[in-house]
Amino acid sequence: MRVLIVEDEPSLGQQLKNTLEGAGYAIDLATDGEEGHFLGSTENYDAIVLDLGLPEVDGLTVLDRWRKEGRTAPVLVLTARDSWSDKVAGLDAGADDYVAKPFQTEELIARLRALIRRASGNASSELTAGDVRLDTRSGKVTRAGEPVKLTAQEYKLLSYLLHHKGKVVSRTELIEHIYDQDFDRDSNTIEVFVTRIRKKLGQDVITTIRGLGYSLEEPA
Amino acid sequence: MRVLIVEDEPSLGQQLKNTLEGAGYAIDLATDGEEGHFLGSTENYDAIVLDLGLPEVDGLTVLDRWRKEGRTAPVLVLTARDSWSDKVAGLDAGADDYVAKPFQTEELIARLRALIRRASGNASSELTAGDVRLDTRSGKVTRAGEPVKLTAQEYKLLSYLLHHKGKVVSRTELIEHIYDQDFDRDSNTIEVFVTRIRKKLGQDVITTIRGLGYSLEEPA
DNA sequence: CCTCGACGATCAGAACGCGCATTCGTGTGT
DNA sequence: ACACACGAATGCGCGTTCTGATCGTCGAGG
Repeated sequence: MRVLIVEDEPSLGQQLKNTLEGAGYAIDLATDGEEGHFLGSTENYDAIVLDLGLPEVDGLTVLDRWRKEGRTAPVLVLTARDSWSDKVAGLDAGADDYVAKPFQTEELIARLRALIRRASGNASSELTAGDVRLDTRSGKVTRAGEPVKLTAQEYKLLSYLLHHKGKVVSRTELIEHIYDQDFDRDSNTIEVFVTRIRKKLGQDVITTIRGLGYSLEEPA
Repeated sequence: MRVLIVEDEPSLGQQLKNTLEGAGYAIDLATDGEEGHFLGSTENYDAIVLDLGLPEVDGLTVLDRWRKEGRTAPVLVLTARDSWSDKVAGLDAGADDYVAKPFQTEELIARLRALIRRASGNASSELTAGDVRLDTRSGKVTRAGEPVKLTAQEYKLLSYLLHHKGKVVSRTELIEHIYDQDFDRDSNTIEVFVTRIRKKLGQDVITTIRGLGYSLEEPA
């Protein structure tokens, strides 16, 4: 899952980036509204964390521009505590959630999870397909009840596919959402990880649609 | 927009009902977990407001049951202030948002709006013609409900025709849109793929207009 | 109405390129 | 120093796509 953070205060921004990367997200960090707006408009994020109190271009303005451009990525807004008129304004401008500063990082992570989950149309924190089960909260994967150890990348890949169960997901889409901005697109890492996941979870888990990408189906 | 409120305290429940009805929503009010669960399972709501602190059947339990039953309606949870571990538990149990009690009704309304907007934004773009159905988001094609496996080129061709349903599309137009840049125009690949699509989806799907091209019509 | 010409449909074999497996090198954490 | 995870490169197998030939069909004009 790829997340954009727009936060002007360097130390907080960096800390957020580290925390969320630890939670398994691919993070891009923008340090002002201009850069944030640009990245949010040009790249494809699964969620955006936006500080409203930005210098130069205000956070609300950035959000408004995105929505006018038709960008639908879920946005979580950071506000100063107790200014709930801001919160309402933010929600009406198209934010999907907010967290008041200062905040518990755990709460932020939980809200991000919920946001991404909802955006992909899932209601539960458990993602399943056949006898494969992935719990986004604990980060554990089981097959037919048996725990399976996945590496970080394998987990991210499987998670993204489960979040888009039934859809055909192209290789480029996978690369864009699993890695952050700069990454060599001409390599076959995705194929390699698909192979490794199949080895661990079974051949039939991931279906290949030749020329289009991969798909994770609920077996009949 | 139809909203269910599950709130055991009568005065608060009634007040919420009035406020939200004033905001233009159609409100059903349940006064305990049992009734709430029943209504949420049998009726179709655009959103649900759920108090976690219910007598008899706990709010989290109700939520959990709904999710297990596959109910995906967005749920906004009411919690006691400052017990954010509850909030996290609620979010992970499948809640889409929460509001801490006591709350400003305006904030509740704003959050409901955001929730409903987001939920309805997940509309999938489907292209259909007769009993043929193509979902551009999932990249899947069905005929009379039966999934049909198409190859990359077949899919592109069908997709283009569906996007221009009712219009006559020339061979050169198809070639220009399906292949990038220069492609040998003296080949009959288009015809080949039209044949293959017809084999998979039925003869009558694509109509030939002699001397002009092909057309995909909505059958009368 | 029949004939002929032109266009479209179909088929099978060939060429192509995608996706897979495997191995190897590098980096990172223990 | 060692183990492990990750990513890069390679060759192979097979499904997909393309080509060219042949067959079928439609329509206009005699």
